[in-house]
Amino acid sequence: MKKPHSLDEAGLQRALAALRRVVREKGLRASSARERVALAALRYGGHFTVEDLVRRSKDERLEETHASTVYRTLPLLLEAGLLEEIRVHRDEGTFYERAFEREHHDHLVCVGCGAVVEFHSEEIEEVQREVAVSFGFVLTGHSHELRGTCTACRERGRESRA
Amino acid sequence: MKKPHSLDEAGLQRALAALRRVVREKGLRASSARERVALAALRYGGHFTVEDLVRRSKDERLEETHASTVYRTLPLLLEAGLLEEIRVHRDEGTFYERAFEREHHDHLVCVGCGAVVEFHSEEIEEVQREVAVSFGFVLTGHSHELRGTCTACRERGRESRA
DNA sequence: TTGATGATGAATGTCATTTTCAATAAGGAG
DNA sequence: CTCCTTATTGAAAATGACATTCATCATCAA
Ligand SMILES: [Mn+2]
Ligand SMILES: [Mn+2]
Ligand SMILES: [Zn+2]
Ligand SMILES: [Zn+2]
Repeated sequence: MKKPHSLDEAGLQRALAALRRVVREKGLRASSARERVALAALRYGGHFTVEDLVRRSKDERLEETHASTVYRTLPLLLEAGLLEEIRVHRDEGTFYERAFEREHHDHLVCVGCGAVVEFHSEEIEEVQREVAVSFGFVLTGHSHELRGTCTACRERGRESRA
Repeated sequence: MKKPHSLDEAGLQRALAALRRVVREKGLRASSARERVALAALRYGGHFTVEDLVRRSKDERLEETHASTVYRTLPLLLEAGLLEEIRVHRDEGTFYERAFEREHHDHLVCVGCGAVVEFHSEEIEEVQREVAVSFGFVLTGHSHELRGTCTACRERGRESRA
């Protein structure tokens, strides 16, 4: 199906370079904790929460990384284009996923079982740009989430999560 | 431009009827607090927060309505189709707006000044349905938010909110 | 009219995220 | 390399939106 083919070592290095660039141009300093979080995030396959990331940033090398540090690092990872924030469902909090060297996509979520499907429509992307232009805007991003019921849930009569 | 032409008295009554229907089929009872909140929400022009709604539900008639009651009422108003939930910006919490007897639309937000433009694209709506079908889903809803910089902010060099 | 049960106000709890602050580390100047 | 300024971090406390609890009040069917 869809394999988010993880980044190879060279890719990880390019990602770290992008992060360092952002860090530098903000007058910040290099730090191992930050790169530990970045690596854990980049190696994470699929969607993850802050809590997931805190956990993985720990057991990577016995080095602990506190939640507050992860929270402080996330905005930088977003700005450096390593990650993207997604809201998979009206409840369940904020999720993240790798965006670095990965094609853009949006999400279709089943309100019955929570299954998440990734999709991409160049047609939609194009219309989005047209809409923005028609209002004098220059697009910098968007979030688009479709909700519905999957085949299995419809057969099971599951219209929303228990 | 775009006037969300408020509901007339008859419209308000139809909305209350829709709410009462939902309330009844859930085995709940009629209550004045609930309708006070519903009316305040329906009469609210534009986008509003829970806090805004609590405030308006109060000074409507000297009758106070506590925040917890408003929070308890909101899900019913959503289910009855009187309101719709929107996430206007990556930060700023949850907003609501009237959906009853109002055409569907999505939002384009300026990341510089926070201006919000409403748009509607039948083409996008159609592609959304096609995407859902292609994955065996039946759509029940979606949220779509475009982010960008408006003309004024670009001229001013404002790329993101202070 | 009344009993069963839903609704409300007020207080309290919850949970994600932010802020604070003292201790530590980075890195440029000398 | 050493010093000094300033960013960074862990740890704890603070926030803030929203949920839950519980005693009291209101609704409505019998
Ligand atoms: Mn994804
Ligand atoms: Mn709107
Ligand atoms: Zn499903
Ligand atoms: Zn603007």
